[in-house]
Amino acid sequence: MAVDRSHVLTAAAALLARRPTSSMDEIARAAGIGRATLHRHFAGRDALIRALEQLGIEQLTHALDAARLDEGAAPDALRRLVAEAEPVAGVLAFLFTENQLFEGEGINEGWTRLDARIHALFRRGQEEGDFRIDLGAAWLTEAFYGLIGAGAWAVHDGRVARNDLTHSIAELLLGGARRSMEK
Amino acid sequence: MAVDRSHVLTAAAALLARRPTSSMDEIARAAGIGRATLHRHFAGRDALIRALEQLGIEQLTHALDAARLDEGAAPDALRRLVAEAEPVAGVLAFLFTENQLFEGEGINEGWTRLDARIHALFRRGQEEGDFRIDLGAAWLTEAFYGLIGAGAWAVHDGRVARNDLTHSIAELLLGGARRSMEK
DNA sequence: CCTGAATGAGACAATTGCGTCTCACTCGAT
DNA sequence: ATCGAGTGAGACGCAATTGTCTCATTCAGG
Repeated sequence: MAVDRSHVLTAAAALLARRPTSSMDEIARAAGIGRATLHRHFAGRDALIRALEQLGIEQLTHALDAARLDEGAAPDALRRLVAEAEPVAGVLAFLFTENQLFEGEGINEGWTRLDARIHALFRRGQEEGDFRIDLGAAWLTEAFYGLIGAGAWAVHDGRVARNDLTHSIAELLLGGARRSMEK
Repeated sequence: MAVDRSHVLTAAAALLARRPTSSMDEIARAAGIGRATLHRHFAGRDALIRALEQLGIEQLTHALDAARLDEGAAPDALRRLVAEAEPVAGVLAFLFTENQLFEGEGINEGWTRLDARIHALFRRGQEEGDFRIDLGAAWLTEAFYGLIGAGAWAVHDGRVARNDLTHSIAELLLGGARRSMEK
């Protein structure tokens, strides 16, 4: 009977990512609940978006923890990160594309912290000689988000198999499209 | 005096990409014109989105033509494509993320054609041994769009220098983050 | 079998945005 | 200087959405 808050938010993210102008009613239907119930759990559209942001921060934080970014070689850590972040891709894709959140009040501090951790991973990889230095760590961080998002949509639209997603994202991010000669 | 249609659409794309719920008034202001004038040129919000889609198709088509995807090695062709597509990144980023366009009526045929051409480029690269085959051409196509979009936003938000954008996108797409041993 | 919390459906007013119109103004061309 | 097309500002009614409320129903636990 009790509504699964996380499930509602996930459904909302999936819908809003592809149709940001969806009404509260459409969001409720997508989550399989009534509009009244949706309003009981989230005061309004704004509150829903905030909750979505909060969920994304929590889940990505958890993914970062689970990936143990400081351990082992940077490329392996990145692979773990992609694997851990993939289930959260839907929510992340929405949050990455919709910056409407950040108006007036500055960017949520939580994001700054998460960005910094991912940024640090790429920087470590560069310092240890595993990652190239002609691509800035900031750009690699952005590219990470972009590929996570693109992957989530590609799976959602049936253009990429879910099973391949983690490998596709991680390998493209690490090795690119070009066929490598060595190894 | 005459309103620059292309300029209005570009401004609209830039705004809508980051704030899809923007009102017609906000869009008009962002383009530096009045709401009445906006309505004179585009019958309504739908017409505006359609025009945006049409502009994106035209510009990307032009970019694909200019990049001469069939000539030379696939990696070089991809580099040319990124260079040609980069100025259109803002519009593409919006269209890539907002699939609200395609409801009821199928996906615009123009996109199918463009997708096919990019897809063919990656396939050619794979067949000629320049691109790895463990990543599907469909995924590489999606990744191309995703990185173009991520790049556009990163530049817009000041996280990446515009001058580096083409290089950053093309090199990441081609070679990934990992430092290559050979070469 | 009760009881109560939670839900879905619907009604309701208030708000918001949309599309159209009018009117005064600006600017370029004649 | 005059004319006319194009524009911005604002008003207006209309449709859609929002947020709140009520009420009947459902379901879990005692």
